[in-house]
Amino acid sequence: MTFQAPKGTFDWLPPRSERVLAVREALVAPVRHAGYGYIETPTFEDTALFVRGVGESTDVVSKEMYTFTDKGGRSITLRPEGTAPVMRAVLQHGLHNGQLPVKLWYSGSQFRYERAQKGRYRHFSQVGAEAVGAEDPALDAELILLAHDGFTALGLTGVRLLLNTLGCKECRPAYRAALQDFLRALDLDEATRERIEINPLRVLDDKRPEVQAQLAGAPLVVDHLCGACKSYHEEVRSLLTASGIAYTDDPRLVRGLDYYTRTTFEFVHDGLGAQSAVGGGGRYDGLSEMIGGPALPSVGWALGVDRTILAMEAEGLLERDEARGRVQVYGVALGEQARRRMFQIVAELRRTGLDADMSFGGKGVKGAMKGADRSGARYALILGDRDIEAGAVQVKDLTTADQTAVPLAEVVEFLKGKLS
RNA sequence: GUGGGUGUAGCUCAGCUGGCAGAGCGCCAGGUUGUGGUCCUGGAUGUCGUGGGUUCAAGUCCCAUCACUCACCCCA
Repeated sequence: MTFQAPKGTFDWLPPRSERVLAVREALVAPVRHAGYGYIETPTFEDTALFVRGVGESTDVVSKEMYTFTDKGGRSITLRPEGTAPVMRAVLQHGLHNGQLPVKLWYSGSQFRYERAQKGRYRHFSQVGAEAVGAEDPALDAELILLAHDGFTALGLTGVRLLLNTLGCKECRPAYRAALQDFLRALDLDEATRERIEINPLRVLDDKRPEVQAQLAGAPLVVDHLCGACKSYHEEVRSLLTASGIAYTDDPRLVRGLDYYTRTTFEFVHDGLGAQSAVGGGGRYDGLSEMIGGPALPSVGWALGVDRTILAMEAEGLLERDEARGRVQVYGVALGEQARRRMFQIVAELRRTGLDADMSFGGKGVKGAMKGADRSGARYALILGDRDIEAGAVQVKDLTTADQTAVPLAEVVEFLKGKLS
């Protein structure tokens, strides 16, 4: 009996796994250049942080959390999202007592107990950015712009931006009531009827055609915004337009976490299957207060690393790098004495900054040469007893098959000259 | 939680109305006793997901179960 990865999880394997690192780095590069500082929080938190922050009425909290009791009797939850933990850390350490906004970025695993499907897993990787403690449409626009730049830097052309506003605590209650009145009159299943009472905005997001058909005349947030929300949203839109960022107004765009207010947005890609969001976020002016802090209007986003890679694969952006070699030089040693010598040469090559590997496992020349070929190395070093006697190592250019003897003492310098 | 599809070699899969478990790729070895990528030859690897049932006979039919997968729900 062998083991397999737990249900709903998967492994990234070479060579594709290299992309995980590269994508993560590319997605956060723009925020790192925009004054955002790195924050690392624990993988797990007190369960209550998510219950109060993300909201009891959300599916994430009500049925998707990995919650357990630790040996000290505390209720612990593996983080299902990154924003509440970041806000918790800001409040705990008083980061908001300095100049605002506090700009932070993070990268890490998230956990949600869901039924897996393409692009949706129980363990997934996100990068995120948050700007805490400032109410300024330019901050919303900045974050959207930075996420857009990350996707663009990866060569993605099929990422679309959907934009909406959810109003604030002044105007949302009236809208919510109007929407509930409308929804209650519809013919819906029981689960959806319950949702009307708990979180009516989410009903707008329902994908089922029989539901969508009934939603045609539903009241929209845009028509119920207060003056402040309206002008705020207009400013975000005009800043985006002025920056050349294309977006689609989607008055039905709703997010699944309770803390969102005003600006909400989602980056979607059509090559992913049903889980089309590669990133999403928005403003969460009330979160700090929900978890016991002062008023700290904030905005942020999270981008899915795994989904971004799926999007890149859908656009055919990854194939060309697949064959890229792992190392530049590969050692083939024949016999014990040569093996020891090769071990030293390879170590020295690495110290000078070259990527080098050698044959392990006692293979014959043929097998070792095969290993050299597969390593993607430009040069193979062949060393046997008679080479050691002659004081030279055979350096073979694997692209041309030319082979020359180079004195042992000079081989590192020789390769350095050829390769760097 | 609900529904559909699929489980056969390391990988991708073929296997008809039940009748000796296969191919391609990969892996290993040899051709070439010190030379890869091409070519030729040979080789290894399977409780046919698991358990039960029908049958002279089950990879194939039936039931159950597990896993994977896609979709709903939800979201990155």
